[in-house]
Amino acid sequence: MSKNIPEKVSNRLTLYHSIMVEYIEEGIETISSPQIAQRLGIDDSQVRKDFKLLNNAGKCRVGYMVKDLKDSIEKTLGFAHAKDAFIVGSGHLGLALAKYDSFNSYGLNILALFDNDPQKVDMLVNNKQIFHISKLPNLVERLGVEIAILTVPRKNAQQVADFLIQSKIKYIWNFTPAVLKVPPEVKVWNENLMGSFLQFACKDII
Amino acid sequence: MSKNIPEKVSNRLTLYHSIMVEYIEEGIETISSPQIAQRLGIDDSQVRKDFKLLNNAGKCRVGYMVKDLKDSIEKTLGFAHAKDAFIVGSGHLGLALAKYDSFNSYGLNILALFDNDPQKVDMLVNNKQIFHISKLPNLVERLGVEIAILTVPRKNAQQVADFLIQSKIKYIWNFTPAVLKVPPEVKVWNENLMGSFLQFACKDII
DNA sequence: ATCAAATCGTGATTTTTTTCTTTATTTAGT
DNA sequence: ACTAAATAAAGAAAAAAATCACGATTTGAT
Repeated sequence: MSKNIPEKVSNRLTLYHSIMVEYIEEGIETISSPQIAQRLGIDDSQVRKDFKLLNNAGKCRVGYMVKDLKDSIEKTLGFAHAKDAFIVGSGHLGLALAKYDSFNSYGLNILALFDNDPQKVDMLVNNKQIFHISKLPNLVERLGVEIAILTVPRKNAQQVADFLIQSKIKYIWNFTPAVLKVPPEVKVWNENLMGSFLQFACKDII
Repeated sequence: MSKNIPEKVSNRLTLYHSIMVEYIEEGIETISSPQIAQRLGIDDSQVRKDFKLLNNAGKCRVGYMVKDLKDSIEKTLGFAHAKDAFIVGSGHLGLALAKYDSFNSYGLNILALFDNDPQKVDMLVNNKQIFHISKLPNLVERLGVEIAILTVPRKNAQQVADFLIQSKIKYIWNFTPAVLKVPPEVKVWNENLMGSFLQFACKDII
């Protein structure tokens, strides 16, 4: 599977998926590319090109089967093989992500949270326990977790990242504004909130 | 200003900016394109191309002045003209964003939060007050706010968005997984967490 | 049965983005 | 001074992404 879907495409696929979920809730069975395109403000041939990647044929004058599209998107994006992850940093952002149930349906399984604040330790968030950060290396090993979602304050980001790397974490989804220094075998994904906002802001708001 | 910086570029510019902030904290005055490129795992000529957009000349064998780069990035991305915004939805994500001080230094000024839970109303978060959602139309008008950051639960997203649009909000930064239906004059920016994660996940984790 | 409109599918074109290559410049070492 | 290495600058080439354009098909209306 996962034959190198470009970033932009997988981004759009999740948006399409959201629309499919909504159509299913409303009991609508078919959807056309212009409908989707208009909703997202993109070109309709773009939508059809994306759908071709899914091997999902549409029908002229009718459109695509909503249910089939939803299934193909899930299959293509690998929602099936769930990946386990830890949230590191149990501030508001960490808690928000722990409660974000969409993760689960998109194949990301949050097993636990971590923090260095003794007051937070042992709390339950959305049925997930908060552990003291010192327990992390052991749990990484026992549970075979490779992904950490980093939501600590900026000033602790590098230090905590170093600790994660020592603990054999292989993928860091970085929600902090720090640009982490990591060895080449560790992959970082910067969730760059301001970058995407600024694009939005610069384009229209002068 | 803001002569149509492409999304990818403004994304990279904020990452560069983060690195500049770090270098300044460490008292380092110059930085070279290969240094930055290695840190971000991209091509060094890419970095130079981006810097050319900033009209910021480097010096061979030395690199660029960190301070100058930081200033040009801020100027180009318009950190100077701060934009006011409301956070709509005071759950964990809303609170996390309200506490995210980086917004301020990036030119986004959160004026207040809103919620429909009477228990939350009048609380202060990072010196910003939480108002009942019913107060929003009036405050939009009085303060001339055009941007709303939407952090309500998915099932309320469209309904709240409709209310925002009625209230003359012009830009919605959508953190919910719903794909909003809006009239053409209202701009939506979907902060699609799963889309970016899946890209990260699909690429390397099989 | 015929026609018009909607829609898919797809190849061509254009635009955008990234990478490659070469040349010129600067610094440090000999 | 000369040489070597690092680096910027800039143009060329390649790759990727988006848009356009048009033929084919299906449906519903007349």
